[in-house]
Amino acid sequence: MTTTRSGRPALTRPDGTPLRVLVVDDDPDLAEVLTGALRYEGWEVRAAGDGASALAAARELLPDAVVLDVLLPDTDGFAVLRRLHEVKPDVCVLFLTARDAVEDRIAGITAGGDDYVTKPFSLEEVVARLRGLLRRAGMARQLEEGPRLVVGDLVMDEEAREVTRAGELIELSPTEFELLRFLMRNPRRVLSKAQILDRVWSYDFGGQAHVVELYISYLRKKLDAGRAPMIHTVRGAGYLLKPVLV
Amino acid sequence: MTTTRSGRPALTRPDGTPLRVLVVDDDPDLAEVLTGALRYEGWEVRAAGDGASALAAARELLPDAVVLDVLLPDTDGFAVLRRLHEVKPDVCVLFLTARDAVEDRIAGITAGGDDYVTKPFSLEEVVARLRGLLRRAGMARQLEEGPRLVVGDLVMDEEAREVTRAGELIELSPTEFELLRFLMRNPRRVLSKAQILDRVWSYDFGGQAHVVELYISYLRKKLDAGRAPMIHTVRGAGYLLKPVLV
DNA sequence: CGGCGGACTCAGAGGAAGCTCAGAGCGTTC
DNA sequence: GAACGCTCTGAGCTTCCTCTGAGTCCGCCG
Repeated sequence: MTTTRSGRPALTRPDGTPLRVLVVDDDPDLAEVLTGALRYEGWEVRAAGDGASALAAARELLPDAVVLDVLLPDTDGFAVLRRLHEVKPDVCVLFLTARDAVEDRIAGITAGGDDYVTKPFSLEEVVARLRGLLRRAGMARQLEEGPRLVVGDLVMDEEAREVTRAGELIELSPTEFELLRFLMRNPRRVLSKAQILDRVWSYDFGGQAHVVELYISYLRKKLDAGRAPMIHTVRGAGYLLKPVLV
Repeated sequence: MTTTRSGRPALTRPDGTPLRVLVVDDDPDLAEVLTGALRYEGWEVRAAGDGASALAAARELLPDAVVLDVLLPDTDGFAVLRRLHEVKPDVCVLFLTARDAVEDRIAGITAGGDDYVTKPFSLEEVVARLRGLLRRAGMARQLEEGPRLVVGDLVMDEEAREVTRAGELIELSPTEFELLRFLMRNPRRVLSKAQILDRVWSYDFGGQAHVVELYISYLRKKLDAGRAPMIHTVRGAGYLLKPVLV
């Protein structure tokens, strides 16, 4: 079995080949960031900058999923979506859209099983949504485990957005939730504050690493209060989530 | 058993193949939205833009149901209907029609067991009507369970449009009913306001998420009044319906 | 042992998200 | 045409979240 830069086994389809995703965005920087993050997660990634080349790439790659900017230089999301479905009817689509975009049209677009994320987004958000889409499509073997993340006695239900430790419900704010999700998806591994900022906060967030410390502190208060700690500081390197035993 | 992107088991015919539906509408955007939504619900979907190609597709697909726009560029829905019945006599038809259309003609046609929806419609509406048609026709195995949705002590009879909690009847307006139906079809899962707008409100509704909050508030007043709450707000994410226990 | 930089925590400003009330518009009914 | 029910808009209010700044603590190094 192949493994990825993240250390997790590569996502594969039922026939053993890696899951394929097409990233379509006319901002090359953003496309680059997305491509990097998804490749890191074990996807086979291709990128395109406009609708026409996206369709060409789709015909060649036959992607399992597409990350698609709604505003493209040459066409709109509806047209691309229609043509994509002609090429591959069961493709999953994750739309990227500005928060203030003409939402009435967007509204209809996502009506199927597809999903969307508003800019500016965090990479964790994109990755999580994409996993959700694929899981619901029953596409990837590894994803069929279900929407639960488990580290020791800590359990996260991503669909219900519920977190429990030792069976006890823990209430989290949106940012706390995303931070913990990132930690739980990378257990027993030191994550630097820069890495955390890149993944959990929006890509246009200009803030400082101090915010990470602050939110780690929040999480500790809620997660580790009165229990054996699961979040550990590695001075000069970052943070580490691991089960109490082992 | 295969599952759909909605997470529900796929609709299948008595012989195990998925239920087949043909979508006929000359607005490609609308056809795309319908196609996506129905595919998400587990249907095998084909689309056509006019009467001639609809008949061609029908001969090939032999659909169990047809979603049929009354106003087509080359002919009208009734002519198509007649020819459809020649191709497949037991096909179920759901008409799409403008509100001010000649409703008496529709009424006559639908007397035979078919049904219709006026534009603009919500996707929940279309999906529910189609399920109703098929159930009455005794076509789908999974649909024979009956028209009841149950979450905890909350029970919805979709056919009778009756809702009870702990045996007590709860009166709901049409929009409240559809909102609750959507929630009950996705229990223990956080639904974003955008998702809710997409499914419950008409596809051309330009309004804001505020309406969802308002109707959630109505529902809570009727459903949760003086009882343990079943509708939960997940700040920054959406709403969640779950039974009181567990 | 003293100083320094990294890490932690608290308090609070500012803003975002959500709730509810009141009422206008509209279609239906009698 | 008056009365009703339903839907949606607007505004005020509350609650909660996020981030900044400042002070403190702690480990590490000279």
